[in-house]
Amino acid sequence: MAERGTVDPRELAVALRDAITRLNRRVRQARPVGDLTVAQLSALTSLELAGTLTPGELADQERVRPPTMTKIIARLAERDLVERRPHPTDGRQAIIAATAEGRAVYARFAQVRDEWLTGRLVELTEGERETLGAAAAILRRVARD
Amino acid sequence: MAERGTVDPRELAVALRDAITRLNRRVRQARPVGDLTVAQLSALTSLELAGTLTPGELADQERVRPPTMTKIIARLAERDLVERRPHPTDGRQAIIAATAEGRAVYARFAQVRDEWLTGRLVELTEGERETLGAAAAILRRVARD
DNA sequence: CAGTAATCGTTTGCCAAGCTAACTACCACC
DNA sequence: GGTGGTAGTTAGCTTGGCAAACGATTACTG
Repeated sequence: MAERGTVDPRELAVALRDAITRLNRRVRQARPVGDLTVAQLSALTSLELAGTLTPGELADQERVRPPTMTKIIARLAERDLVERRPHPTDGRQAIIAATAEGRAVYARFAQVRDEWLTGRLVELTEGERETLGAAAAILRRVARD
Repeated sequence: MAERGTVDPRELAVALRDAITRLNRRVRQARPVGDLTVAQLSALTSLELAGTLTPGELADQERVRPPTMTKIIARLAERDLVERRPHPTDGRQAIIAATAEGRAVYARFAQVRDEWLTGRLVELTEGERETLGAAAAILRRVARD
């Protein structure tokens, strides 16, 4: 628990990075076998939310460098979960969109995806979940450049 | 959104995984050039805290499979940041300990390590930091199998 | 309007982190 | 003293991540 009144940002950074590193490994580890990786599903999620995005926009949203996103898109495209369309006005850019199959796969795995984590969260108290919910919002802001 | 007074564990899982994935990428991205990776520094930290550990204990603490820890140790050992000693009673096990240089490197980078994150955290309000502090403790427990 | 500068995306090449499966070496136990 | 379990490594593979360099295209500017 935090002490009353002050939380040293430096100590907090250590504690947070530590917790996040470990939890991230767990989540990654608990992914359904033979299926989409966390990075791939995350990109697909961004596409679901946005409809279509350019590779650059996707890279930004996923907090990843362009070459990395090129790879992730390539892997999704290999399985026809995503398709590449020409940009209407700018020949440099491309438009990435989920295919029908991509959306179907997304819907199917969106339920299962965070199964493990959900299971752990159920065991917490309501107050703890509220704390985590608030923290998630703050962390999202912190991560957003 | 969740109703007042209740946080849906499923939605929370999504929000948390999302925030953690992005933040993790940011932290990884912000590491000091040419130096230890997050995983290596994390292992070194575990050693600092515990004194000495066997590879298996290290793997447990880092939430990683044994072969993965073998690699991380190998990389640290290559740079003489860590040394391998025979276990006094059990010939199968080994004792891993930070070398003097390893401890020096650790001390040097422990300060710099979470610089970026610390910088972001100071910009938050005290209340937000308290929330994150509490969340870190909860997350640590959640990750701990 | 021609030439230069900026932008977008990919390619190339590299390395770290992760896993499973299989193997070796050792301990423990009956 | 063999048999089964445990610790760690090796081998082999995949993904994710980066920077640097490059081609194509757009935008600016004189």
